[in-house]
Amino acid sequence: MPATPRHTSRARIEAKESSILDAAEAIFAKAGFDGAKVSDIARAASVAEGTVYLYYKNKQDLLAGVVGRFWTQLTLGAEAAIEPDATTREQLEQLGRYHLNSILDQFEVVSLTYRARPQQEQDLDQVREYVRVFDRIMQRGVDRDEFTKHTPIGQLRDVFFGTLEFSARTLKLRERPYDHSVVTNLLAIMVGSSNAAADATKGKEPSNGDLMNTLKSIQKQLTTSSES
Amino acid sequence: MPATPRHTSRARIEAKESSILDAAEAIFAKAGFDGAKVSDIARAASVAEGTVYLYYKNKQDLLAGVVGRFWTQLTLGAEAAIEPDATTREQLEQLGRYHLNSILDQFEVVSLTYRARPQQEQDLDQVREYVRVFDRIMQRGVDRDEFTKHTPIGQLRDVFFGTLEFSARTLKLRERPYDHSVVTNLLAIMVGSSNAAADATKGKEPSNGDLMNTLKSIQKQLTTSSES
DNA sequence: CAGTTAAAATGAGCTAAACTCAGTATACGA
DNA sequence: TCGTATACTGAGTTTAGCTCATTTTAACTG
Repeated sequence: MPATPRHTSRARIEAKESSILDAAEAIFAKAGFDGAKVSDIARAASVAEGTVYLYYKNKQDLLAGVVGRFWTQLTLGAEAAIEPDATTREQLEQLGRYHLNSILDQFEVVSLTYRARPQQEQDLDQVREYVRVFDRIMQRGVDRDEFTKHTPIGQLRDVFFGTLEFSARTLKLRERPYDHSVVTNLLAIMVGSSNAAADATKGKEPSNGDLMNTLKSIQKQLTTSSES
Repeated sequence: MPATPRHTSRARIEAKESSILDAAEAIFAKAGFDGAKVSDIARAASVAEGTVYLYYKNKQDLLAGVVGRFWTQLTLGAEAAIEPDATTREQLEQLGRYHLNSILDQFEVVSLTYRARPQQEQDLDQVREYVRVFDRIMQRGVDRDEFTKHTPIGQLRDVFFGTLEFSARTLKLRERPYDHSVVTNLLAIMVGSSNAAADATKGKEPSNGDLMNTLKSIQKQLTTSSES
């Protein structure tokens, strides 16, 4: 390989790749994966059909490109939507609002995500990256003693995204717009009894764990601060 | 139409239809929707390819048949798994266990459900029928005054099934078996704070609000002051 | 500024799989 | 046993994903 490769001006290539993705996203969103013809996508991107296959090895791979880009953008948007100095609860509410709004707004692309992991395959890397936004918020909450160390973050992540995705589907089915009460209720449930969940994990009785843990946590803080 | 139509002995037809569904389910589960060839399904069912199209107008319709039958069976199983005299919480736990177990056990067929509603289409009737099992349990709980009349059953339904489906995916991804703590934690969260959700819906502060909020605000002050 | 050449792009053609339909087999009533 | 409506068949059609021999483009060079 020569130090200065002959062709390939970076910006040029990326512009074309991006225009193919734009066309693919539009056609996939309108017609669905099966309904979309690669020839239509090529025409919409003003390239020949064969050119599409220079950038993506097949139609599935093209879909993965579209969906991957979507989730990458979503991660950036989510990070921008969260105030670093807000409380954990506020941050969760910000993420919840942003997430529900986004997936309602781009419901078709989100639906395509399922088509992008054909059979039993691993999740898309970009989706895994996205959910880490939630994990970081929760981990910070635990570090600040807003939640106990036994908080099952992984399970709460499934509660959070599972609920929001199913709620979005319900709203779409009923042709309803964004409903903030979905996020509010979800947080009332999650934050109000995250410690109940932690207690259940530890095999304790669930009731009033929240209150007790808060008291113990305050007691701990008083002890440690008076020691110093 | 004659009172006694010429052919079609009922049992005969249904047996053949059922054997085509069996073959289709096996092949779809193994190879996925795209990977499955109608010719393979026909061979597995010991019929000609054209015969499949006498029973189902296309491959999509065949998939809908497989998936519809699955959810119908699931509804029957769920109703059998629930003890009529148990408390609401116990019934929810029974449904939760049954649901998580079933969708883990037949994960491939569940995944096919997404392929059965191609684009933005209404949910499958059989899926709607299934989720009503949950609605009935909750409604009974409200009628018995175990929950307030303001309990947002529809939203809790999305919490319940959304969480269980995402949890199942996580378990599959990590190649873990059924984990009862998922159901336990979910119930701790839902039942422990269903009233919190109802309160939030009514615009109130979450229950236990005054004391808890006071404590948390003290805790926050302690945290920030000890940080400085 | 023309010539060189490797990379980029093209689109006619190949292939495979969903779907059709003219013809054949089957089972039941008479 | 015969007649016929219905069930079934599978070779052939169509369509869309994908390939690859050829053409076009754009940077580097003397």
